[in-house]
Amino acid sequence: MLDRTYLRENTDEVRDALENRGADVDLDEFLELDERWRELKARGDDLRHERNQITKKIGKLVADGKEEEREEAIKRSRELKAEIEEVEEEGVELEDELRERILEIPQVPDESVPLGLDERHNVEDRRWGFDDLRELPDEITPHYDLGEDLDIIDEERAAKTTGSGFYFLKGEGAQLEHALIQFMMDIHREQGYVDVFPPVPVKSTSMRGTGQLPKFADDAYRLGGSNEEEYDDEDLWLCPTAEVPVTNMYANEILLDDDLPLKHQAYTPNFRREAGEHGTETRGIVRVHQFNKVELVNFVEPEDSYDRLEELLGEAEEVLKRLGLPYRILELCTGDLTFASAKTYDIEVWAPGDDMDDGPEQGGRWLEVSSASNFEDFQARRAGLRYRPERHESADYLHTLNASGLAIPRVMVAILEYYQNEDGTVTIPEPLQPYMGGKEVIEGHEKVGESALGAGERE
RNA sequence: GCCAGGAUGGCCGAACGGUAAGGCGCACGCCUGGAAAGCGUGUUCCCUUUGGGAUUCUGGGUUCAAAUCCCAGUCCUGGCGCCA
Repeated sequence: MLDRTYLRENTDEVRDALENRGADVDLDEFLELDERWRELKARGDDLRHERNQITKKIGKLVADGKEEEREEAIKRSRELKAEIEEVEEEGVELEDELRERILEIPQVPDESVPLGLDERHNVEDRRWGFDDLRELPDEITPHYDLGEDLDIIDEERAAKTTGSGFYFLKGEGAQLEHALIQFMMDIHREQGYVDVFPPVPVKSTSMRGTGQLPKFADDAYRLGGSNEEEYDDEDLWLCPTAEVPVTNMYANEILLDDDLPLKHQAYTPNFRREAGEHGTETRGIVRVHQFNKVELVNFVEPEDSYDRLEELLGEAEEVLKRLGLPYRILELCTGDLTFASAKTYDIEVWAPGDDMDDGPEQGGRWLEVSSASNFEDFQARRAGLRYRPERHESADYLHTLNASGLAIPRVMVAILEYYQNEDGTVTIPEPLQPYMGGKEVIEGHEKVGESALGAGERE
């Protein structure tokens, strides 16, 4: 959320920012409402002032026993009460309207963010790991086929128990999932992160604090009600990213100067509806309704946030470096920034299994595994996250940042495809082996049930 | 889920229906050779800032006037119940 005074005083800058984002917000109408509200506010304040004077006088008149003057004053006070009600009623309406509307105005991008309409204008900063690639099979089996062959990913049965867009991991697949989580969290612990294991359902107020609501209700899973219905502050949603519970855990608090920078990591399941996304690009476990992710959330002093963003990016990258997975870093352009972000870097891992048009020369495709964003005080203002700067009287909004560290399924896709061997097994990256009980290669499992028999996959 | 008690500033904590004490912390100033102590001022938000308004968990109600009385809700604490 932007500051209202800021909107009044920097109208042109905000207008440009909205334009660059391609945001559909009527700023002029907002400012007109604001102007009207300020008029009413001034009138109401004057009337209340008069009434307060009279009320105070009544107290004295009662004490002095001046019956007649008292009656007169009470009469005037009643009149004022009616007037005030009239003026303030409209004032409150406008105030509510303004409060709602300002929630839909997106963050102003940092000046360093490249201009552009959409993902085509994102800027590639650098690549890592392509100079020294491992030897790959001639034909790389995409993870969804391989996962089925090895019987470590089972989408069909998950469709039966839950629905499409969900999957079972089995045996070595499930083991790999747990291993990745522990591996990542160990790395981030080294980097100074304090673990948090948050509650998975979150209230509407939390979703609003980080910017998922009100605009993106359709992307989330709501508990106990349809997404089309009105929701209120206490209604619950399934965590779409640990950013939501973790950022909001200090909502309406004032942190101590000494607490900052505060770095939390949280492993949670994430739930996303992402309605209507089907096709070759989303086959397998690249885009699913439930996935696990280790999230990094930072709370910092405003002057440190851009330095921290660079460091945060490095902390997330470290996971891919240690796994030896090639990747690239993108700087998102203004049109591709998410609602609350002032600046974002994407980390995209290389998954060589499926050739896509926008993939690298070596074939395969890019998979986004993390977005490192600086939200400046946008979320802090919505969620009421403050700190007290040294030598300063009043509390100030702090800055929040976050990055995935990382999204597990897509890393798993990269491992299954990049570490695939000619014989259809998968080599486990060395640093991960201790987390897999010393196992070095994923060899798969014998399939279960008559369906396997019928398909000739069992005798 | 039931019963009882509670929610006041950054923190602690007072307040017969008459317009929010006091303390702590912090900032600034005075005092001092310097510091401590002491003294003074400030320390929520909003507006058109020598001024004014709002604000005692939230929302309603009674009243000329509500932290205070009434109703509803949220959360916390304790007890009981249920329970992996």
